[in-house]
Amino acid sequence: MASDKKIAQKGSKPKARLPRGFRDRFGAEIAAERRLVDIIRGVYESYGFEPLQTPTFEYTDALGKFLPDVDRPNEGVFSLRDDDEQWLSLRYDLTAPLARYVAENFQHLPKPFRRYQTGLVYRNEKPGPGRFREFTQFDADTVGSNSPAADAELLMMVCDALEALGLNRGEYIVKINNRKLLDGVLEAVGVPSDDKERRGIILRAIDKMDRLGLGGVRQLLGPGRTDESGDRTKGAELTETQINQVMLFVAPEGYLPKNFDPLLRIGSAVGPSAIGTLGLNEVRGIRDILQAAGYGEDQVQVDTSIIRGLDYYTGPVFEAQLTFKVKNDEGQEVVFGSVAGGGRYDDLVARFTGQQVPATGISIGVSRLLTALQQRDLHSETPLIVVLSMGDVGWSFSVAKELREKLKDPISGKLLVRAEAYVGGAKKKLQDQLKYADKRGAVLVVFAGDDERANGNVTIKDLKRGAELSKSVESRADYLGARNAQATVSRNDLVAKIKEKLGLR
RNA sequence: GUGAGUGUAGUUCAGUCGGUUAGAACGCCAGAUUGUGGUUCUGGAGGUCGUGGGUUCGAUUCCCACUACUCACCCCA
Repeated sequence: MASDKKIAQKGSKPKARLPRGFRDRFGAEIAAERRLVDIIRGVYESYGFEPLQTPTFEYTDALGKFLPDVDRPNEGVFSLRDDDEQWLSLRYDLTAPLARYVAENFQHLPKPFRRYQTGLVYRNEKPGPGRFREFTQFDADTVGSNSPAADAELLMMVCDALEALGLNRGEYIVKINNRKLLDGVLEAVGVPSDDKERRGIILRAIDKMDRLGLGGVRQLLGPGRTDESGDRTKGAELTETQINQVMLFVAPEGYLPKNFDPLLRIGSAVGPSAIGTLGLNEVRGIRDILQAAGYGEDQVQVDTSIIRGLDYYTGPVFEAQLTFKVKNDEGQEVVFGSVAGGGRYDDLVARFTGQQVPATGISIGVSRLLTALQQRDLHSETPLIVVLSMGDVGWSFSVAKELREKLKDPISGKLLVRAEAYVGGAKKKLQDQLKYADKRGAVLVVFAGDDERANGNVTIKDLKRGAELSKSVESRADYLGARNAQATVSRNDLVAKIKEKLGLR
């Protein structure tokens, strides 16, 4: 058929395209993420956490039990069949592989076992703006301790890491809550804790507080909610009195007088419930340790509206939020929200061993955090210098080599600049070389031409300053005459002059 | 998964009440400038109007399906 032929011809050349929900990363973005990861790693290692790497694939059944929706067990993960017919899946987080690792190596590991891990994880979900099917997480977990000390330590580490990244006090806040408190409230309200379905609905409803507001949450707790597209979300069918009690517990900001100790308020909402009291004690335990260790309310706060959707959390839950405004792609200011989350999951390892092992962890969303930090210029790229050649290319390489060798931090030995010689031989007009340097984002350019070489000189041009100066230039004549952002210096003074220009010691 | 909206140049968007060669801005390339990016001026390249089908003498325009994206909702380990 003619149409088939057309399709076949069309299909003979594959279209260069990216699978949806995935992205390419390049250059400065990679450098920035690497730097961020290095800083977090430094903090975590300083606490004595050990690195762990696990493969990106796991047997599906090792992950599968965590799938919350039993009706769609393979939804959300990328899976494939191995040649021995067994199902493999790409990891969707770093917690499930940890549970598998601990279960497999249980007797060899020190307890508590404290490890950190960073890497790519995969989710086979509908991608959206800022949501991808492949992204980086940075986790720290402690397995084998039920002490609030383990939870408190993770929170301290996250605070330290955020501050090591350059955030000031007040620019972030780590919030803590406890699932047992909510269980206590539900018990006090008269919803039995084994009513898993209703409990789930209530959890998810409270989690939507920031988006739907008080009214929306109340609807979801009661009869349910119909959105503007006519889609109906089932509610928890609580009575008005029950809803009021739950809302009192959740108590969004502004509901109660400021400076009212949240623990007192929570205590009254939980009432005499045993599980609620347990939760209260856990929260208090974590808070006391943090305070004694010098972490204050300006860093970690109790907030009962923090829920986190995951079903597997059994007690404390954590969430780190940024408090400053961040601009989105359209330049509008938005509150960025959560950059890290976690909690205690005491039942995870038991799936493999049958033996209950307490565990707690926190995960930093590296990509999200990076997006936010980039706007604050917390990532300064290592300056790039391009050496241009007019004549002997070999000489320009010797200049670039000298820059690489001599512009190093005297203590750490880290490179202070990146220096490259121009290698685009076919187009060697100076104009092209400068355009290239400009496009590369070079800070400085060094002219290593025959004229300079003959006189034992070299010319340094400041591209950034040149661009500034050109803004005030009106006529073409002025523009052509403007050569004031550059200077010819003796080759012997090259390194010293560049240090001076870049403000290096 | 549900509902709505949008797909026109590399990008952001005009436009066609169905009619010959589909436009702008920015970006890109070249020249003015044989040792100067960034300013300015001149010129140029670049589009199966998302894909497939239908209606029609004729479809980028109207209709249907598909697909991608955006928004809201469900879900999000």
